Amino acid sequence: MRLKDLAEHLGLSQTTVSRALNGYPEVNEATRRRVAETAARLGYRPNASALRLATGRSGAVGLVLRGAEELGPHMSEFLAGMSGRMGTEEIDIIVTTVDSYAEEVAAYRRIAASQKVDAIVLHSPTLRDERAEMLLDLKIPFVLHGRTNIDKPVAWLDIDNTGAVERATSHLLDLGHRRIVLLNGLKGRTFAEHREIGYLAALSARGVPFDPALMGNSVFTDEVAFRLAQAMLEMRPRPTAFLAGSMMTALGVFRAIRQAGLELGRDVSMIAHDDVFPYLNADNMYPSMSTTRSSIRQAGMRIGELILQLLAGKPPADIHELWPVELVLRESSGPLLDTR
Amino acid sequence: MRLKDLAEHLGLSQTTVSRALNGYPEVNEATRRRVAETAARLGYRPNASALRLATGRSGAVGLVLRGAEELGPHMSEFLAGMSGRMGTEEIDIIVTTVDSYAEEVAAYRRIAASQKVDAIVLHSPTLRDERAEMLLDLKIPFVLHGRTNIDKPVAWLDIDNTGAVERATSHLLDLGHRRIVLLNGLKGRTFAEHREIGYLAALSARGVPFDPALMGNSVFTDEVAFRLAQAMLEMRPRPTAFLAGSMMTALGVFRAIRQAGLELGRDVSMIAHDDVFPYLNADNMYPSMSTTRSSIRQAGMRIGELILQLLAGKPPADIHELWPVELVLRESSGPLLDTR
DNA sequence: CGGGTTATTCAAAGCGATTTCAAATTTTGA
DNA sequence: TCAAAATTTGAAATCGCTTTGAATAACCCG
Repeated sequence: MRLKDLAEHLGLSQTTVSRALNGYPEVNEATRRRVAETAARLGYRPNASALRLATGRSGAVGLVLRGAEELGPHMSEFLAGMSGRMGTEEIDIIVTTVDSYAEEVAAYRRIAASQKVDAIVLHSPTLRDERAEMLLDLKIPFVLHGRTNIDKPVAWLDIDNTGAVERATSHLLDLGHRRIVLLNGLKGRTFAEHREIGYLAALSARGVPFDPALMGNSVFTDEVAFRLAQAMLEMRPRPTAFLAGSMMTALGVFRAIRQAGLELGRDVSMIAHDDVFPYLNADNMYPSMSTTRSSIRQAGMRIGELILQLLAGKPPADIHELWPVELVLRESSGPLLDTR
Repeated sequence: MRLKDLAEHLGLSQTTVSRALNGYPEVNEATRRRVAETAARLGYRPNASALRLATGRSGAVGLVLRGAEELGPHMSEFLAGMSGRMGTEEIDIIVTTVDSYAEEVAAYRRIAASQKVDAIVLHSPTLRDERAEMLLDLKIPFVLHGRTNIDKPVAWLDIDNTGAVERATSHLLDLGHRRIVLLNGLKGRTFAEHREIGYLAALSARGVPFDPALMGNSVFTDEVAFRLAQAMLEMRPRPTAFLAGSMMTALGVFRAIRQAGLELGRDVSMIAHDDVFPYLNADNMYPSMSTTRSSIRQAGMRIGELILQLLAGKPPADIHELWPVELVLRESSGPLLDTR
């Protein structure tokens, strides 16, 4: 069923039918109703490719992922949020996976040249992200999830990682802890650097010296966290508190604590960063987990919204959002027991 | 940079340039090289929309997800696999999320009418899946991840859920367990029904009566599993073994076991189904987890491949794959201790 | 040397929508 | 009543590619 067929069926021109369906004012109200009704009855939908070619808009946004490492639980939650927002606008999300940084760069060039998408969501930025520079050069609109230090105006949404970790660290210090482990993300990633800044700021505000041995940088998996935590728990004096970068990390640390014969919330405290996974609830853990919380799904939704604003012409320089992070105290964090 | 520009730049017709780039035989080898070299140098890429309109192929496959519940860790792993395979063919994956079954059905109609995709991946089927019937009616090629009992030929790939659970159950029975809990997926879903069949078959083969109180049907989240397991551990006599439907479920059961003051692998055994998440390794758990294992990422990859075969003309009736599931025994499952 | 292949190139007609520009009809107002 | 304005419709151009059918150039062989 093409527009042409529909038009013939109605005894009208393609022009009029097209206008009627797209809400142009210069079409008789009775005609419009007749067209709309018939189109609905016959299940007509414009051919996506033709529409895109004619309008020059692709009606899609792109998301490029380095498959193995990036398409994990964080990304799927984010995607769920973004997709929810875009779905109502009939914009679809094109997911491309690549295996390396070089491939990722190539993918952006390909996407730009072939005009596959109207905009891109850039994520997991480094402090000076070359991909952002490149997308600017390619003149393809994008919203960054996170932040990067480049001079040109970039639309972004980020959470206050520095503030979150600073507060969590300060809280642990208030409870008497002095040997606090920070299990952070990979070096170079903006969010990890920001968290480190918060951690160091809290320590220095209390005059507690920084011990590099108490800091780990790694991906957020149960397994790596377990190994790191295990090693750290063997140190003497032993660390008494952990800041876990994600809930996956928290699971690994938890395991290490238990294996060391210690009890979480009593012998060792932990505050984890919670991106809010529906299938892994901090409140229902045993003991329940203290967290710095910020819904990554919400962020995805909002970024969808920002993309729409960007496409509607809002300048990137006006699109900056820094979200606060809540500190939710539960059973896993408690006062330091007698220091021995 | 359009084809026309490139052609003018080369002093050739669009026809010749197009043919040269698409590998048609009737173009002089020297010309082809010149075209290819220039196109690469200028970074020419055909406009995706134009190409799609001209060829009638959209170069995309669709995946419709009921957002909140379905876009979880399983789906993202699956997506990673599929996307990896499709990426090398320059076919992109369009992810659409919907909020309800009705919306899902509407989404398929929309997608079909607008010819947005060349094929669809259908997942999480029920025993008699109406969506499959509908996609057949709409004449849109699709591969089913899982199985459904409809008469017409449907391309599918599934794992042997029945066999997996039957073996796991039999193994636990061999170890002396008699009160074995099955934490299964939602009623009606094919995989859950298949698992139940395997469970019942194993029980009946040993003449062990089936106790409905030992079976739970729910989504696979840590939280729900915790509650179910907690309730079941209060039964007397207490169940001595659990079959957990997923790793998330296993985490919840684990928590309930610990909270009840019991020890996994000694007081209570567990075998979990492992879809192989890179961030949650059964081998590295403590104690390590016995599993029925099948990589959902591999399945995604393979389904990508099957889609390509389907698009190449292979009849759906010839596309059926049933994958065996390994039983990997580790520390979480052990012999029944003295029955008291 | 000339007719018949073969190899190579091109002009133009699609693909299915939107949109410009013009035409036909109706309404308005003096 | 009639010219001007407003309303409503339509023919044809356009988006950037592929592909058909035709044309030209080069080659072959008796």
